[in-house]
Amino acid sequence: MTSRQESDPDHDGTRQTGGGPTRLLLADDHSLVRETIAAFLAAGGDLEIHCEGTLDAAIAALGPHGPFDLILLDLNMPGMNGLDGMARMQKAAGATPVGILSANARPDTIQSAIAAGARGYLPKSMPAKSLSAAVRFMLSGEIYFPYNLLQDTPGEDDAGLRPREREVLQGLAEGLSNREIADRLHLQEVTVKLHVKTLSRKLNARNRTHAAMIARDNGLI
Amino acid sequence: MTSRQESDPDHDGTRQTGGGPTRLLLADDHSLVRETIAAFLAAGGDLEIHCEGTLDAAIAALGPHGPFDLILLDLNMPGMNGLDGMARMQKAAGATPVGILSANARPDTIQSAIAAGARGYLPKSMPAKSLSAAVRFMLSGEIYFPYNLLQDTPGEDDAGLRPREREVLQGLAEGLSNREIADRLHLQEVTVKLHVKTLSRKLNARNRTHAAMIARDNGLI
DNA sequence: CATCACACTATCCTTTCGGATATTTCGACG
DNA sequence: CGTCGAAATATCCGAAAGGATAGTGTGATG
Repeated sequence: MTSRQESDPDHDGTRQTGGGPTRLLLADDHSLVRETIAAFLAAGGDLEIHCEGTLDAAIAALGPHGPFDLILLDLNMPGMNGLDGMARMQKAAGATPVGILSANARPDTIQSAIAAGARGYLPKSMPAKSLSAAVRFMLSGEIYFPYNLLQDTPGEDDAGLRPREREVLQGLAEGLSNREIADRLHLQEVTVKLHVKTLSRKLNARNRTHAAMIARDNGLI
Repeated sequence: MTSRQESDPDHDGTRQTGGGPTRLLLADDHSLVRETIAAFLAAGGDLEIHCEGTLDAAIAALGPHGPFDLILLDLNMPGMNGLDGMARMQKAAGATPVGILSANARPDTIQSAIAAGARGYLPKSMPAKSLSAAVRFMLSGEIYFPYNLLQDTPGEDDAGLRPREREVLQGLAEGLSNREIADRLHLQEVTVKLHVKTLSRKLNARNRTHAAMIARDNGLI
């Protein structure tokens, strides 16, 4: 399930923070989720976890509560605009590795996150036991991501959309007009309209707004 | 918070299942979430928790793994169509109380759930400690819901939307046309257009699709 | 080489959206 | 009682969206 690339020849082990316990910063907007996850991770006894509910709060916590050995960010959280938020955190956190926690498990999302320098990608669909393992894996300097989800996932949630339709759908979900999507993809507006129509059919959507919502609900974007 | 009467003064008025431990059925589509929550609740030692990842699986688990003293359902889960899913579970579970677990904490959603016979409503924004208390509260026969969230919630995630605008937004998010929204709310189409315009302004949305996505991202629907 | 699937383009036409502006009703407030 | 704001309604207009139908280019497949 796991896979790695390598990283940090630095030192095999975990921390950059002196000799204290290994420290985690966990940010998720649902306190029930972040606190139970924190409790679960802390149950091992070797981790100390600081929680925040927004990206800004997490960044602000770097100073007073830092330094940390690993930072985990929820991808759908106030302040995060997708991976932009991670970039902000990385800039603020310096060398401290940043991992992504997300309900979304689409292959290209995972790949984008890793490509953008994430230390790992933890889908919320993973078993809790794997979480412990993954966190320790990341702390050891490795990059963690769910290999099985990365491969293809051609079946279920694909909805039979072709690549171009996905790109158009992405624009739809951002609230762009056909004209704007066309410009972005270097297409004619009519072509975009065609894609919107076919893609809406495939998703059983009654119009572009519905299509965007369905895509959102199914993690297609 | 209201109360409800139930027989068996057995212990603290908790269980209907013979003499064993108190048993919970927890259904949430994110295994990381459900397992950590289960671990958190089970840490007290007095609860036995069975987890499932979909509504259908949860209903199917009633026979083989039941009976249960309390059932908790995630509101955003495959199989649940809002409160319809809860109704299905209630029919299948008979007298066993059913509570709702949800990322959404809108007052009217909470009220609808309670009105539909939920034993409680647990927003994922609640502290983990409150969760334990709330679960035990519900097990004792009381109906739990977050009183502070029920009152008004005039502040943060409100975005200054008026009730009517919220209703229109709801329709937007379902992909309805202005015409259809108007029919549903017994308004003229022009009025709906007005609301769409003002609501889009308040959300900084560039059009209806964008507004729907923003609303979705901010849990306004 | 014929065929097919896919992506793209083109026209034409109708419906819906989006925006501006003005008027009316109604309840709340001082 | 007058004032105010929310809510609803009424026209008007241009800009998008939605739908249908037809045609082009290209790469894969048999």
